[in-house]
Amino acid sequence: MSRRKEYTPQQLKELILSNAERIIAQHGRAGLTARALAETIHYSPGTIYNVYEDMNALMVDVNYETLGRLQAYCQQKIATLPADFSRVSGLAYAYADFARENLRAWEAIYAPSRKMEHDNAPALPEYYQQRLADIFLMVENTLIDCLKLPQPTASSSARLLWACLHGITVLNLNGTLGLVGVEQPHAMIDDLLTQYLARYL
Amino acid sequence: MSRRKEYTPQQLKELILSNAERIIAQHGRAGLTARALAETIHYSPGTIYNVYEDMNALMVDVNYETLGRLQAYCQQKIATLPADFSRVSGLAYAYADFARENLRAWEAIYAPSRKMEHDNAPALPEYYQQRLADIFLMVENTLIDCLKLPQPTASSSARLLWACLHGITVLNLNGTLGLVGVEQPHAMIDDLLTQYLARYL
DNA sequence: CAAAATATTGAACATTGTTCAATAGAAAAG
DNA sequence: CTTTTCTATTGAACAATGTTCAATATTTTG
Repeated sequence: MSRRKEYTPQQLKELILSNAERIIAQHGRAGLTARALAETIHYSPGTIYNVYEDMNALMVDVNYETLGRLQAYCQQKIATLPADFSRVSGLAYAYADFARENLRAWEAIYAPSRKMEHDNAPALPEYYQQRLADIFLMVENTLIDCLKLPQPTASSSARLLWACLHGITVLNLNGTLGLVGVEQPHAMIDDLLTQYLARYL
Repeated sequence: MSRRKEYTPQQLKELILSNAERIIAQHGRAGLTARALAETIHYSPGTIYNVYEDMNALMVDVNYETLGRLQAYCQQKIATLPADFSRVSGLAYAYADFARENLRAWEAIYAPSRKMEHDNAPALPEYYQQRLADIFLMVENTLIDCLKLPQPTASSSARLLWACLHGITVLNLNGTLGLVGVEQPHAMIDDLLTQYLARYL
């Protein structure tokens, strides 16, 4: 069996990746099984393993794409905002909004690898880490451009704010804070930014 | 088969729970399988299902215990500290330190339920949510006692700081921030607290 | 056209969570 | 003490998972 002319290896990989993304958007990480994915693309489970080392490797690619969409989403959101505090808060809102609008894909980024293998956490590839670094840089530059933070401060503040933003988003989406309402995250973000960045406003 | 005199139902539940905690501490959530647990207590897998609805119900109890230990850990750490800013930062350090020292148990709290069941997120029981509320109250009262925050402010600030703390801890432990060093979390916490709470210092 | 290369398969294996009829042993009844 | 009832415990069985790999169908090459 073979369908050599159907797809180039490249196209096949993209077919697998895009369908994996679609399944995750609909049913979350838990819904992405080798068999379910194989069925949607009309291949057998084994084929997936010819393209990806294992399901985790596929997840890395999926998450990489998600990060890319997150970055694009943020950039698009802040593009029209003036270079002042409103752009900083717009960027922060964008993170929270993206997580809400792409809940299952966003959750998958932080979902632990399924394999137990009693300890090993596989290191993330270079290009993946580079994209993370790019995102941090976006935050850092926004702080510099809009609030005139000095370089070294901007770098550490960007990381801190990103982490806080992440925590706010996680706990709001999983209900730990015991509150509901879509406006809650934005109110918390406002509070964080105005207090933490008070010196620069 | 039966060992009626070996353990009361209560004792058997405690035996299961305590051994589940030990396995998680050693091998993480992924290492806690029904069969592995059954083996350590010299029972069969089926017995676990006579005591707990399913493995997720057991995880809820494990996480409940972890939260209890977290709370006790925090209270013990701040007990000797003066009622000023040092107690606030001591409490924040305690959270980060507990997560590091009890990494696998702490991770398990936020690990998603294994079952896919294409959407349902089982609500956490009342007593579990109560313990979470107690922890928030501890933070809230610390802010009031040490920094004289007014009531309504203290409540929302406690939740915000808790969320930020969580984000800082998550991203540091999973390496997203691309930095190492045990002192990193403490430095970030210092930065967060001194800036966010500047008005009250 | 035959031969070599290769893309694809799908059955098979190990491990999960989970169920439940069967049963071994204790408790109750006689 | 024997018989009956009850119940705690079992462990085989089922479905679903990730993963492997010899077999095979198809293309490419000689």
